[in-house]
Amino acid sequence: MEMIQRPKGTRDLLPYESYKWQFVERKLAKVLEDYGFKEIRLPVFEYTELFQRGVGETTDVVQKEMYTFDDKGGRSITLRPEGTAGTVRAYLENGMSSKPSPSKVYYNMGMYRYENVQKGRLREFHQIGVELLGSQSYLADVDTILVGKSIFDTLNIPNISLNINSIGCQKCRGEYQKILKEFIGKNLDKYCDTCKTRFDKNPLRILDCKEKRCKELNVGAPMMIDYLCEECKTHFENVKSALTAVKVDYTIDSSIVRGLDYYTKTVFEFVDEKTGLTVLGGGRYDGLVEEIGGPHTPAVGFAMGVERLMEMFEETNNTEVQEKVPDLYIVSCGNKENIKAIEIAESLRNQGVYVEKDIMERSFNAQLKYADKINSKNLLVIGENELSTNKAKIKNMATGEEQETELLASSIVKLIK
RNA sequence: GUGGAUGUAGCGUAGUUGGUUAACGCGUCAGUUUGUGGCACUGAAGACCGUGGGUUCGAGUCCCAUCUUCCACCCCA
Repeated sequence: MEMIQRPKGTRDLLPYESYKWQFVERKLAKVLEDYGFKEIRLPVFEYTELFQRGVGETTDVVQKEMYTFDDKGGRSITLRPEGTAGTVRAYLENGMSSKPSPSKVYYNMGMYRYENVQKGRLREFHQIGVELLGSQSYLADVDTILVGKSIFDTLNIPNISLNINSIGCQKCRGEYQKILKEFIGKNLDKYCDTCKTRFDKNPLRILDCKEKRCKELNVGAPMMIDYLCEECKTHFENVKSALTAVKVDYTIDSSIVRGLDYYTKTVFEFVDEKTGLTVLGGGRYDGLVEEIGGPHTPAVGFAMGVERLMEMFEETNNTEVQEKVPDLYIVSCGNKENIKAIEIAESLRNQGVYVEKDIMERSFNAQLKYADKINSKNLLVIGENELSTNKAKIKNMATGEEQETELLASSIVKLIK
């Protein structure tokens, strides 16, 4: 029989690594909850239209990266490629706007994108994200950025830089695009082919082109930042001065455009300086809720790639994280002894002790070796003698010390806790 | 989607210009060891050499296709 492999771009998270994820997830949940975000869990699939309208018809994500199929009822279904559209849909559908504003939620979910696979780039990947709905204030932007910063601080992940930009609102961006197109249009024939196609689709991206030619042509191009309307300009100034005031380093990177159409005003990225990969990206999206059919609701959020985060986390060699090892291994051979072992193990487990025992019917020696291999902290042998005297010894496997005990769960607990 | 590289037991590797039963280390299992682990020694299991074709008397070695993984472009988290 031929082996069936996992689909391209997926990965298995094995028992020998999942504990690290759990550690990070717990730490982050604590941070997010301290900032007042509560977890939301959403369906893996949504109607395709949600993403077409939410993420944007012209984006790469929607145009070529979605897992879309018709279900048996003929409805077009898409596996979520990101979390914001679904969050907004749930916010509207469940009347969350009638709760006190702002609404603050976070999620930790798998995302699906039909992309070419590379390191740090999977077809099923995980994002932890936050969404803050209902505030139009720059304070919400600042808070959101601070959440992102806290995440890296909490996990002691170094060499992360924060880049921010403002891409304006629907109004000023439209006017800026006209001006930009005028500038580029003069030399359009000299640009590379991809830039030529970007011209109509998303002219902002031309500024981000890596081709030498295009870079040279872009010198002196009008920048969005210089064409912000009064409101956007003030908003961005407020964000910047607040960040400076609370001593958060940032650089303004006018090339941050973001791949999803819904962003407005502030956009930001936390970049791993080593790999140059964006590990956390987000921004304000004041038009999205309306786009999905709700009332005008300003909002900010970000999403973070968990796989990318874990990669960096593991490089920090965090000694705090350790796989769980048994508190006690019970050795037993023979029927009566095995039954006694079950009784004691059950009783200890009910008291919160991690107990392992033989379920392979191995020899006495094989059990000892196994107890050692799984790094059990303590060892208890139940044999004929112990059964008849109802007394046993607990051995600390690290030190070799032995302590007498009654063969009772209540006395054993005291010795190994 | 485009271009380039990769693929041998669970993991890491060896495999000479194509030549019999594909080798080693780690790991796994068992034994030496019916009463106390780590060390050592002995043994065993585990590979249709990514998959499918082709060339050849003969292919892990050569050719083609395909898939996977990785790198670059693109884009992103």
